Amino acid sequence: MNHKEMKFKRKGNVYPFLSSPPSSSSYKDPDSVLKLLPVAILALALSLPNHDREVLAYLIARSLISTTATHPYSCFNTNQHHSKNNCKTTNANGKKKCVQKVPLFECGCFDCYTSFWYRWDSSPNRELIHQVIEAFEDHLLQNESPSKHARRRKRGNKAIEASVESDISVNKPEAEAETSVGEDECEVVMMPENTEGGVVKENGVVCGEKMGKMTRNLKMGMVTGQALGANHKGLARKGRHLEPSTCSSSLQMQMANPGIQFDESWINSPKTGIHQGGSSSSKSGKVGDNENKEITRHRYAFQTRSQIDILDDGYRWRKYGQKTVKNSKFPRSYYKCTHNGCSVKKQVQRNSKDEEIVVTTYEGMHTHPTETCTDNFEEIILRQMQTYRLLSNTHV
DNA sequence: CGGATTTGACCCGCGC
DNA sequence: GCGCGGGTCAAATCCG
Ligand SMILES: [Zn+2]
Repeated sequence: MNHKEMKFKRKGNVYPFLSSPPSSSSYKDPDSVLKLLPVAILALALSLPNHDREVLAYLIARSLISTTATHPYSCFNTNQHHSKNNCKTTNANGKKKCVQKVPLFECGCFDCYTSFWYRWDSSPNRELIHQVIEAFEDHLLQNESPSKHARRRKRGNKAIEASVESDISVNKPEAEAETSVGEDECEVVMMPENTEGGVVKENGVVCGEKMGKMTRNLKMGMVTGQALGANHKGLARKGRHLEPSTCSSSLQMQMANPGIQFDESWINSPKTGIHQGGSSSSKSGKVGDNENKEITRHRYAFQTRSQIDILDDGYRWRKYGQKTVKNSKFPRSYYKCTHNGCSVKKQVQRNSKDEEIVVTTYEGMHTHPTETCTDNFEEIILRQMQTYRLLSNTHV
C-alpha cells in the first residue's frame, strides 16, 4: 500500500495516448501486449482476471502507441478505427449515440479509450493495474531512451507545480518546449484518485494535483477519479482552441459531464465541483450532508481550442449563470442539461493565458441519449481538440 | 408567447 | 465572525 500511495500521490500519471494505431501488430490483442512486459511485471499482470488484463493491455498498448507515434493528429484515433464504424452504434434515430458498445481492443478512439478507462476505473483491481502500468513505464524509462517519458514526467511535475501557483493557463514556455512531444501527440493523463483536482494545464499536462488529498477528502468511498487527457500538440504554441464540447462519445457522455474546472478555485474546493448551492430557496439545503446518498457524480474536464465557446455536443444546455473568476479575464459560464430529469452540468471557461483554449468541465451523467444529431461532432472535436483531459469522477 | 439568456442577489464553505 | 470566491437562483430581458 505504501507503494501505492506513493504512486498515486505522485500526481497523476500521464499515460500517453495516441491515436494512431501502432504500426506494430503487437498491439492487436491483449496477450501480445502483455508479452512486452518484463517478467516481473507480467507476473503481476497475470494475477489479474482476464477482463482486467485486457484493460491493462489496452492501456499499455495505447501508451506505447502514443509514445511512438508521431502523427499529428490523432488524438483519438479518429476515424480510422472506429469512429464511424464498428465502434459506434447507432440508435434508433439513426444518430450516433452513446450506446455502450463494445470497445475494440485495437482501437484508440475516444470512445474505446474511455470505455477501457472506465473499466479500469471501476475495477476492483484498479490500483493494481495502475501499478503495473507505472512499473512498466519505469521500466521503459530505464531501458529505453528516456527522453519522452522523462520529459513527460517532468512536464507533469512542472505543470502541476505551476498550476498550483498560478493558474491554469499556460504558463510556462519552457514547459511548452519540452512538451512538445510532438506536436501531434496526445497524451492522456489519468489521475488515479483524485478528484478534485486536477488542473488542467496547458498542454494538458496537468492534471491533478492534489489528488491524493482529494481522495481523502472524499468521504465517500469510492471515489474515482481520473483524468484523461490528450493533447495534441503543443498547444502551447498557442493556437487555436477547441471547443468544449462535451461528450462525444458514448461513454464519456455517459460518464458524465463535465464541469469545468480550472483555476485554482476549483482546485481549492474539491468538494464540489459544481455544487448545488443555490440560493435560496429551498433547494437543497444541504446537499452535502447526506453523505450517504451522494450521488456519484462523474466529473471530467478537458481543454479544447476554439474560438467558439460552445460546441455542439449533442445535448441541449441551458445557461444558468456566469461568474467572473478570480485571476481570469474570462468569465465562467454554467450550464445545465435541459433534458427533463437530467441534472448534468457543465462549466465552460476560456483560459486567460491562452485565449484560444476553452476548458469545459462536465459533471454528472446524462440519463438520456443526446438530443441533437451531432454527426459532425466527432470530427469537429477531433479536429479542434488539442487537449483533452478527463479530470475526474467524483462523487459528490 | 415560450424558451433561453442575462445578471444581480443569495447561499455556502473556507481561510483568516 | 467576517470577507472572499465560487456556484446557483430567479426575475428581467431577449429572441425567434
Ligand atoms: Zn442530460
